Amino acid sequence: MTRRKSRPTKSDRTREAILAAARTLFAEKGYEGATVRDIAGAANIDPSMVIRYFGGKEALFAQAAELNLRLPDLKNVPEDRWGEALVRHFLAIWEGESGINGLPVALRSAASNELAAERLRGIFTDQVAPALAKVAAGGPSTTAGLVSSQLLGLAFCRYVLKLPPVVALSSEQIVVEVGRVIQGLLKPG
Amino acid sequence: MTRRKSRPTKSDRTREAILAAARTLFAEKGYEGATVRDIAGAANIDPSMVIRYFGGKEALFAQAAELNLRLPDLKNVPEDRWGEALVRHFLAIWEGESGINGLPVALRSAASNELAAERLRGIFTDQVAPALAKVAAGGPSTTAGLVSSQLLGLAFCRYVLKLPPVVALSSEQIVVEVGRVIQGLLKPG
DNA sequence: TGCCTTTGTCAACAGGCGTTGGCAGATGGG
DNA sequence: CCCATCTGCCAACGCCTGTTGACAAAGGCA
Repeated sequence: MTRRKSRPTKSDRTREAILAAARTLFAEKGYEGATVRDIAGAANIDPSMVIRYFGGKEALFAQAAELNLRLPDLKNVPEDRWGEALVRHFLAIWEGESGINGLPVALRSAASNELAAERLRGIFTDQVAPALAKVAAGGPSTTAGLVSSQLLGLAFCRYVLKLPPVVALSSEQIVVEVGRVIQGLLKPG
Repeated sequence: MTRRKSRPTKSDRTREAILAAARTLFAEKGYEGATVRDIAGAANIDPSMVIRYFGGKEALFAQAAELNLRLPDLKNVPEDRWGEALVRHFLAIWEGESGINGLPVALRSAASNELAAERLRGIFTDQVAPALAKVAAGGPSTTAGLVSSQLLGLAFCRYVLKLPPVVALSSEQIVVEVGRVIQGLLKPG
């Protein structure tokens, strides 16, 4: 049926172009706001190809919203820098310096699209909670929930809502201020 | 033109029914997800009436998303309870115990709808920032931004995303945990 | 050369959207 | 009672959506 070569075929390249355009537009305008025609246009392709390559808009979104946070193992980080390390990691993701681009996609649509919400909850359950369970005092999932609430709130205000004073903050300020808060949640007292 | 009576006319009652249905559905499914036909159905009315009463979907949404947070004057609150007071106030809003129902409407759509986002930014500028400016140390709007990020993150995870461990928290736990964080932002050290 | 798979375009579909205008009862003041 | 206004339903509009199937050039293998 399909050719099984190792070299990238033409098909692979347009497939990647569609996926890149989808990620950009989904992150910008959300699931319902980004139409198949928009995405196809941004990828210089016919809308029907989007369906042929991915099976449908939902499947395309699911693939565009896939992500591995690659959270650092906090056991390799000094105890008093856990908050700082987490904030730095998430900032790098949001500033696009990590190659992890599914998080903006998922967060933008999570409020109005159940598929995106489920994806975000899955990321919490499968990635955030386990990573924090190893180091958190108290109810581990409770702590993980509060930490996520803090980090998502920051991302929402800075990158989605674009609240001016939060946008104006420097990365270093955020690392210090929010890092301190998260440090307090992980190691109270 | 219009009758100027003090007693509620029939028109007033259906107008209120439409508005109530709109608030519920907008808060549940977001701006694009809640259709005029849905809202009309929930209000037992014809879709065309929604347009006649409010001029259009956008205007209806603008009205449904109106809100006055009625933030407490922190000068009447002991300094060491500012965080607690703020968290209690916001929790009451989100639990529907305050009669302020525009915040869920605005937050649900803010990520995918510019009108809702602008509304939320306006609430920050006109209501949150001024209320905190009177008491915050350091850059007042910076502090207000970080506090909002915390409160919106909590609301997002608990009421919009419905992250299980955050939903499971009791009101009292939230008041204690998040109250402490916000207290720390308002009065560092 | 001839052929079959791939890569892509085009036109069209069915369905849902917000919105409009016309018409039918109800209502209430003169 | 009569007429004007109000309240509401109905059918339809133009538009945009995701998706489909038919058909045309391109490209490698025999």
